Amino acid sequence: MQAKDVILGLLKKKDMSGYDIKKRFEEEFSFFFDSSYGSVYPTLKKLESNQYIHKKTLIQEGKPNKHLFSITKKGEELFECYLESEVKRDNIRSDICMRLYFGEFINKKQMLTIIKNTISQNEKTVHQLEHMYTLYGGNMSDTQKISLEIGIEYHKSQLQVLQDGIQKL
Amino acid sequence: MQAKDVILGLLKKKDMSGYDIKKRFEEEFSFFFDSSYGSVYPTLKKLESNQYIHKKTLIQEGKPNKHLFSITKKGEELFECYLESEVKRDNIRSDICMRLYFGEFINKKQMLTIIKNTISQNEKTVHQLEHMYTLYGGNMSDTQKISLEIGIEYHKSQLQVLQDGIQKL
DNA sequence: CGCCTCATGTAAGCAGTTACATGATTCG
DNA sequence: CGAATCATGTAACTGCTTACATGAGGCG
Repeated sequence: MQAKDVILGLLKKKDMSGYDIKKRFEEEFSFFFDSSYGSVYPTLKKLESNQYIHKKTLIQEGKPNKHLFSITKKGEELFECYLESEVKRDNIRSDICMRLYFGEFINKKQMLTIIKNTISQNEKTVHQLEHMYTLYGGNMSDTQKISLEIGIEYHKSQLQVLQDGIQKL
Repeated sequence: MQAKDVILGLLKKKDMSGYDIKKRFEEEFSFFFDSSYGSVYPTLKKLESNQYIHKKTLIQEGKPNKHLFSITKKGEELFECYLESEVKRDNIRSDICMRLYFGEFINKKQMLTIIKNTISQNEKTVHQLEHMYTLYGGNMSDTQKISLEIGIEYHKSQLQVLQDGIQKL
């Protein structure tokens, strides 16, 4: 699962620009995927030069022009390959867990600050994701809802553990 | 937070070999970090050539020799820099969420198989982590326990969402 | 007047993966 | 007798990040 797979999937649903795609990553995908512009645009370029996607320019008034990409038959086949590949297990890199693991090397006051910051960050994220659920939940498929719920419950569970944990320190 | 930070932290606690470190990644760190041999050994080499760590060879009988690494003063300073850096938010790449998000492109039977496999994988992981908790919990610091709990609760929450979700499909 | 949003991209660099290569010992 | 564990490493590649570069329009 890498940028090209996600991009192909998105383009299979709807024509999009690089900017649109990146925005999508920050919203619905924020929990399970992220990528920078420096990844999105070169990936699009590469996919286009191999005829997996097709570019057309949309002239807009009052706004800069947009490069709208659409998936080709060849691109759909490539996406199909991804879908048939084995499901990889979640890949997580958690800096907060790292700080907790090496907690003995940080003084208690700093540790409390770190945890409290993480708690409030988590609260924000939970609210954001729940907001998305109420806004778009109606238009989402059952499985899409499940993926969003996984994100919500992940942050909620981390929040809970941190709140309980801070009491015992 | 990258391989070199984790390795320095581990060596600050105890002298270790590349093999030991990789094993540790597969156990206690499995939830929040992973890295292959192809990353561990080159990282050690680089750290050593810059005098952040020091190598000594341990001759073993019946087993291959070991390269035991210990952290230097310079290395401790570098680790200190990491500890003073701002805490980055969790970075997650979840292939299962991706499959769920693009569920409309997979047939229902396949989707059920994918979910069921993920459920049993999650169950295994939860058992493993809980086993670790009972085994090593006594020797772990409060914050180390919290990091392990975050891992356990993450997998438990994902398990729960998938089990609930599968009923509704 | 300055910041935010919209919009597209490049260049340099690096961190990390995959695959390969080797070899002794122990256990079932 | 084969598989697993212990143990170390390299080479080629690649995906991604960071930082840079540009510029128009809207909003307060």
